[in-house]
Amino acid sequence: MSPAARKPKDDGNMNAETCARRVLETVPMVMRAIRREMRGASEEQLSVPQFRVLAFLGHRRGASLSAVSEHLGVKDATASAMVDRLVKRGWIERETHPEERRRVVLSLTSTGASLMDKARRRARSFLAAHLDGTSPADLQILASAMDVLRRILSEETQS
Amino acid sequence: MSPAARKPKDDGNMNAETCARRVLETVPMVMRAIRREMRGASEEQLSVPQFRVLAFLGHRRGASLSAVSEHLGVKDATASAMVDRLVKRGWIERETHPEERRRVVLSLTSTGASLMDKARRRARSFLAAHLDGTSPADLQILASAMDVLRRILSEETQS
DNA sequence: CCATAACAGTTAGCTAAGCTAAATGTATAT
DNA sequence: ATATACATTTAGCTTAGCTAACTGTTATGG
Repeated sequence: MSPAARKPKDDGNMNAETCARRVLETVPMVMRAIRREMRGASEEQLSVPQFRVLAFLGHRRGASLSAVSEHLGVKDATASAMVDRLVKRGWIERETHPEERRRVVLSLTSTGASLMDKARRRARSFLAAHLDGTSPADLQILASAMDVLRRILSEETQS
Repeated sequence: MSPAARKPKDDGNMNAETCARRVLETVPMVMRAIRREMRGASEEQLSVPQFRVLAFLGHRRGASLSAVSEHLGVKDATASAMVDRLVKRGWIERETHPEERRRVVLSLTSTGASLMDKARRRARSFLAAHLDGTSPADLQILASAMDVLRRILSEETQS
């Protein structure tokens, strides 16, 4: 049912250029699909970056603003604005660090945490639903590809 | 050098949920990296959606606005605004269709075409550069994964 | 033949995400 | 004590996305 994944036309002579082109075609498509899903999700709608902020704070409680900006790969000012919107919505709590008063300590409110939980479930099950018809071999390929991409990009960060 | 790609910890028991989570983590990262590259590219900077519009018109000359919005997966109003900005920059020409006066006929200007060409080269070689150190096997995995993703999402469109 | 419906785009008004540059306030170091 | 570095915020801008409402054009049905 999914031989396309294992026999993509030019099997054997895959090169970086061709591969790059495909990534460039595909990633924006996937991104928009995820975004649509997030938005249309439930009453409380969440953008992809917002989702990422909440997810980050979910397992790094008390993180600083710069930690958020670094994790998201955006400028501090951008992260500050995003956090601000999330605070206004009551999903994030922003306090000043007790010892370092220039720092900020961010954490999820309970509302934020439960929203996050719902959103995570939705997002995953959205993709998972589509991936359900996918063969284990293709799932493995997908997961591996994600690893490759992350590795490549983290190398970039260092250089 | 790249065994991580073929042995992602939970080799063997990969499932749709886990895979979905990884996609959800990775795709936004890649998207931001591409965006950064596009922006910082040259004098004339291009956003990812702008790139996609120009690329689309590059091989579908005379396309209508709704063709663009459909291809991008956005609302007509959004596409209209995007095209407008590109027209103002002199990269797209917008004329009314000779027979169907409600339609619009879009095409690249020569400036737009050459810009597109430059941008495409940059974008590809940016990714290609990172992919250069990647083993052929991993390239194949990546390409296959992109195929899987596109297939999954096009199924969604039909439903 | 005219009224109405369907279609293609545009406009207006909003939110969010991203940037840069500059400002603020706090800590550190000379 | 002053200068410098650091963490965050503010201000001002562009782009992208949405919805809802509008304009103008073509097609249709009575």
